Amino acid sequence: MLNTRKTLDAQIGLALRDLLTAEEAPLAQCALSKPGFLDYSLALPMKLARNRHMAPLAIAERLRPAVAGMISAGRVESAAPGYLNIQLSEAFMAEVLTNILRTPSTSLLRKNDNGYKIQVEFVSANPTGPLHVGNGRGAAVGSVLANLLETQGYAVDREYYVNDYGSKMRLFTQSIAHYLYPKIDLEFPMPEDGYRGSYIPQLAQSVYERVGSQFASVQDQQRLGLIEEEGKKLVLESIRSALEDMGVSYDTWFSERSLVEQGWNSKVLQEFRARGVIYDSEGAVWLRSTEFGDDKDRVLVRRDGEPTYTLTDAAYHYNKYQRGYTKSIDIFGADHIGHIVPMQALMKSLGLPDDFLEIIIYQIVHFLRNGQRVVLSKQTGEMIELADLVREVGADQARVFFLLSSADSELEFDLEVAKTNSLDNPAYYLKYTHARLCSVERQAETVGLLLPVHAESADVELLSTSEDRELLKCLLKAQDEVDDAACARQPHRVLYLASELAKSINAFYQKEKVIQDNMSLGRARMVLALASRRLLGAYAHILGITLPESM
RNA sequence: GGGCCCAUAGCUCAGCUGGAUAGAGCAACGGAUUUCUAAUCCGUCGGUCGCAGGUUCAAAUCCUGCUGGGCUCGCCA
Repeated sequence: MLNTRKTLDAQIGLALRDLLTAEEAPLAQCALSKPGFLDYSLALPMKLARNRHMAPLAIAERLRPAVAGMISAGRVESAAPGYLNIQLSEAFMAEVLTNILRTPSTSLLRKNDNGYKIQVEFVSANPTGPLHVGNGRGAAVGSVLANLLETQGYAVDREYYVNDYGSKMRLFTQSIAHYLYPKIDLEFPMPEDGYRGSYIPQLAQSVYERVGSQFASVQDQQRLGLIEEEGKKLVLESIRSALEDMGVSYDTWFSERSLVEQGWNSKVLQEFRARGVIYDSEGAVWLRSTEFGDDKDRVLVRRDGEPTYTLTDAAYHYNKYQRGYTKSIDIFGADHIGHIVPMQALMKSLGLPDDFLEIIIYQIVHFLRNGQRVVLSKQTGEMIELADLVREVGADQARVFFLLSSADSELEFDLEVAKTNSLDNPAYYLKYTHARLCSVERQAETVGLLLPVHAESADVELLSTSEDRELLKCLLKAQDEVDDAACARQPHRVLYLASELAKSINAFYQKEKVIQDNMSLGRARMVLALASRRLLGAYAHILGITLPESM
């Protein structure tokens, strides 16, 4: 789809090339105007005023003819305190509309391949229990960001890092063993920091049913190995299915254990050694991470010879780099906020490009039920599982509600609102709007108004009311806005764009009849309606939600 | 105490790569309907953009300090 702003900037640059100096030229960038002004505006005159010792408005007047002469400009006016306002030509808008109508929703906002490979790693919760509702935000942010990056032409891989190695896994296995051993007339003590959720005894039962028959003939170590293997398998399956139910799927489930078994820890350790950034102290191997911005040096190999998570994490990201990704975007919950500095120090100490690792932290989610915050605590054992949440409110609603605020801000997720079939529910609003447009199309088909699939056959000039214009603006700016959202790594913006579009569609629908006696006006409005629905579908595609044709 | 995030309307939040009267949803009040889906739309009410400085022609937006809240500071992961 066309980048209106970029197209205009190029034309403006050309139009003003003899009127601006080399330093001034970069200042000539336009922006979408606010409602009530012409479509795009240029604040350039105000920026030039100082050096040119001229009043901004006088500069605007001087530049106006050149700007008005550019191919995509219709009317151009100067306005106080020093703007140049540009109304787009009918031809330009017709081109945008035609472009939309010729492209299916799934590729409408999508650029050509740019040759770069990006990995988005998200959720990656330990496979020691079912996903918690909080993980849902990571799932929504990660999957929508991945979709968003795809629009920019990146080859995006979605990866789940399975932390199936280390002490947490051991505790998990032992906790299951504690409940399972009595079934074979043995005992296993519950470890001090064992997992105490109610799913553990259930897992013990399932594991027993699956591999219990093998227990009699094996040693204790092997028995624990079987339990770990089987327990992990069951938990991962529940995680996978909870995510799947939310419309989230992965290209890769990457096992930490396999990383270690394939020797990546020693590989990365060698790399560290070659770079001279490690040293021995107190029987452990340390990384001189303070030299790379960390606030303390980090242990890589413990006194007992075991690798720390830090080492494995370094190995993991080193491995990602070796796999050919130009960038890894890791998405973590707020409890990992302290990992940013140490992890970036790791990347630096490995000599990876400064921009290789990007970390996105999403803040805490508060769930609301009947106006009261739901208290989620391990103490009460009242952990709400993601799967239950998705079952209760639906996948689309869950995805939308998790994107209701920027990842940087805390989020209030109102379960009652998410469930209602009313338009207070943003997910429902999008669906209703889409169904409504589909209904118009069905009606239009019966009166032969659906024929114009290309905007050339419609007179865009007739789309002149404020409702028409605001809706047109939504279409014009779409690609620019999506690009900005992708660049800023802010998937929630796509939801806001979709909601804004839906609002404009409904205002348009309410005020302006599409199907009417005036056939040329009807055709023009039909083109606008069709394009709007297409764009709404494109946003939904990025958001990973479905829009019904009727409700 | 250090690091990071947040503070904008009664509530929940957008807006933050500086630009025109600061936006949306909800709540409250009023209005539109012989409807292309009223499951809608429009209007009104409501804001010292946490506080104090600074930079700028221009600051919610950038810088500094402060206040309040959140997360976090393991040879756990």
